[in-house]
Amino acid sequence: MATQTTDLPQTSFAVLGMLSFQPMSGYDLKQFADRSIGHFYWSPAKSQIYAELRRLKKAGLVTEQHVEQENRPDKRVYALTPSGREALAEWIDGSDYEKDVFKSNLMLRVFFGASASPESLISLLKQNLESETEKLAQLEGMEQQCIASGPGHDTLFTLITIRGGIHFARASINWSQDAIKELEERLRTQAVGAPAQRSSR
Amino acid sequence: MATQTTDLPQTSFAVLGMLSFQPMSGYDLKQFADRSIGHFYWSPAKSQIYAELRRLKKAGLVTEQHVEQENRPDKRVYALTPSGREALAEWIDGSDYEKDVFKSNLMLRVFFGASASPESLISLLKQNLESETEKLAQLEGMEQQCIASGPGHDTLFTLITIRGGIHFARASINWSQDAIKELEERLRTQAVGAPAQRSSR
DNA sequence: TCAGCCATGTAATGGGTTACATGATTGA
DNA sequence: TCAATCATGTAACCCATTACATGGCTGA
Repeated sequence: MATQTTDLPQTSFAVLGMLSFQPMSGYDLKQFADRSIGHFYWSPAKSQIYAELRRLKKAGLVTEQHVEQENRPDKRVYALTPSGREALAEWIDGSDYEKDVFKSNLMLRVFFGASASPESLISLLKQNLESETEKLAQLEGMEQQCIASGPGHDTLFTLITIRGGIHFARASINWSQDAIKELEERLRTQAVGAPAQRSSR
Repeated sequence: MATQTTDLPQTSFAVLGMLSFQPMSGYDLKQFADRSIGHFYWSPAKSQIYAELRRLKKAGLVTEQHVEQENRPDKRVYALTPSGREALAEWIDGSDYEKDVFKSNLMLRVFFGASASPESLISLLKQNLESETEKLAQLEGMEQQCIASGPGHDTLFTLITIRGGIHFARASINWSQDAIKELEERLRTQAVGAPAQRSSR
């Protein structure tokens, strides 16, 4: 009853989740998010993190501890309370499954590709190919690192998540390659004549 | 100069893009979005579509035509203007590539899986497996349908987009299967004892 | 008769971003 | 000396959703 933890936004749980690893300041959280959940969820603006921490504190899900430091600004370190831990667990296994809606700007542009030139689509796809290939290499590095750090306790979840990223990066790469091939094919067959012409009207 | 089309949100271009296929009313656009870009981008609320159309009209990118109907409410049909068509093309091939950031709720939950029970993660993953398998079948149906409708003109872009969806659905399926296997493995090895216990603290 | 489609909107709320503001310390 | 790091926050803005409102027609 008291504080209903049910209607908090996803972001709240993302922050609670990060704090489940260790107590952190707002600044720390931003760093941490950039190099963890930023890869498969998103990384909040720092202003939002601070706002979020205030909310969680008010809801009694985290505690705030003022930490004085020498030679650098003081900080406020946040840690989960028991009810914060509970809310997190409840969110993970207590709330219903909902489909991932994934929003691809690139696919949107390709879908409307009839209104542009095939060349520019190919260029976009090639950039995606490059970007995702790099990402894949990065993820595979992380995977090895994770394995090397011992088959221990909680690395399993990190590992599974990284592998998810790897699967999706590969999908993006394969798709880009296929699409480029098909667009180049089209250029070759119906080449010559008015190049960037749009047919309708 | 006049109306700078550069700083419009993505949504504006999504609507312009749909109107590039044919003139439509707000109501039509909602239907159309649900069964096209809704699969790989997202489907706006209807209230937003109407708002968007007002904006595009004010910017001179679409025209509005009042159409009277018998036996059902009148409607306003929107069509691209030449500058609307131009803005769309400019957005597709004139604006820079930017990485797709994909936001997976499921991966977020898995990442924080140490705070929950493996069983519930497995359950979530199985639901995802089912959901994505169904989606895959649907997409493959659309693919065949698209191929059957003639190798014509603009079906190529639709086809490429559908295939993108297929690649990502397969990735999601493969990942889910892998993850389930690994979590079940973990249950088997370290089973017995305190089951839903979280270690830290 | 009653649900559901057709058709368009307003109002309230909230999630999230960017830009602005401050200020000490450290290393190139 | 100058940029970057550490550290926290305010203000303005806007994208987007949900809930509410209206009302005739159609088919089971």
